[in-house]
Amino acid sequence: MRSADPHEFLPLPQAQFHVLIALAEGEMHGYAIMQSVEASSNGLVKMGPATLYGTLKRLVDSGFAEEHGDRPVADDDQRRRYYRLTGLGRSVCNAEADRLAALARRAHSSLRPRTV
Amino acid sequence: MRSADPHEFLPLPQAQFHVLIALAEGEMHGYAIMQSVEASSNGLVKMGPATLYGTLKRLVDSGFAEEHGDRPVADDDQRRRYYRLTGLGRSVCNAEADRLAALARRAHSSLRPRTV
DNA sequence: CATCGATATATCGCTTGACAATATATCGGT
DNA sequence: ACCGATATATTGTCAAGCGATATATCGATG
Repeated sequence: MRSADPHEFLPLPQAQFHVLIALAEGEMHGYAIMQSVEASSNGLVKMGPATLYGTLKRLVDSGFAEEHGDRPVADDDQRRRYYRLTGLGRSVCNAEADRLAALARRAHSSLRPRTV
Repeated sequence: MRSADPHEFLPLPQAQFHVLIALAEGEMHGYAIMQSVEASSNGLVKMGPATLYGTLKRLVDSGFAEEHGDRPVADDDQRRRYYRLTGLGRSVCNAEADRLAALARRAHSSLRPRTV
C-alpha cells in the first residue's frame, strides 16, 4: 500500500522542489545540491547555505528525503552528509512536476492564443 | 524597445503567477480571479481574499498588471475593479512559464529515467 | 422598501519560507 | 604549518501566504 496521497503536500515551496529535483538526479550531499541547483537553473536560482540546510531539514522532517550512511568507498570526505529521496519524496516531486507542467501549459496557451 | 528583461523578476511567487495566468485568460475583476484560480487548479489551490488582494497590489506595484476603467456597458457591478496584464506582465508570465516547464521536464526525466 | 444571502473589496495579524551574514570545522595542496 | 576551497550549521530579518474578520453593495424576495 502506498501510504499518503502526494497531492496533500502541494503546492511545494520552490526551494524544496529544487532540492528534490537535485536528489532525483542522483546528487547526494548538501554542498553538491547547492551547486547543482545553481548550475541546472542556468545560474538563475542561487541557493545559499541557509536556504539549503533549512530546506533539507524540512524535507527530512516531512519524510520526502532521508540521510543515509552509504558512503563511497574511496574519495570520501568525512564531513559530507548524504541524502536520498524516499518513495514519498519521489511521488511528491512527480506530482508537483505534473502540477507545474499543467500550469505552464495553461499560461503558454493563454499568452499566445491560436486561431480557435 | 522592450523595456526590462523579464528574467530579472524570476522566480515569481506562486500566488502572483496564478493571478497573472488568470488575467492572461481574460479574467478581469478580483473576485472572478479568486474563483478562476480555484477552478482551474481543480480546487487544489484555494486563494482567499488576503492573498488575492495583497498579490494584486504587488502586481500593480511591480508593473505587471494595471487597473483600468473599461467597464462593460451593461451587466456591470459598480463595486468591481477591473485589471489587465501590462506588456511587461505578459513577458514575465511567459518567462516564468518557460522556467517552470523546463523544471518540470527535468524532474520528469530524472524520475522516470529512460534507457539513455 | 426592508431584509437577506451572495458578491466584492479590503485589512489585521500570525506563521512560514527565503536568504544574507556569519560561524566553525575539515579538506587538499604547497 | 598555512591557506583557500569545501562543507555543514545557525541567527536574524524581511517578504509572502493566508485565516479571520470587516465593510459595503448587489439582486432577489416578500
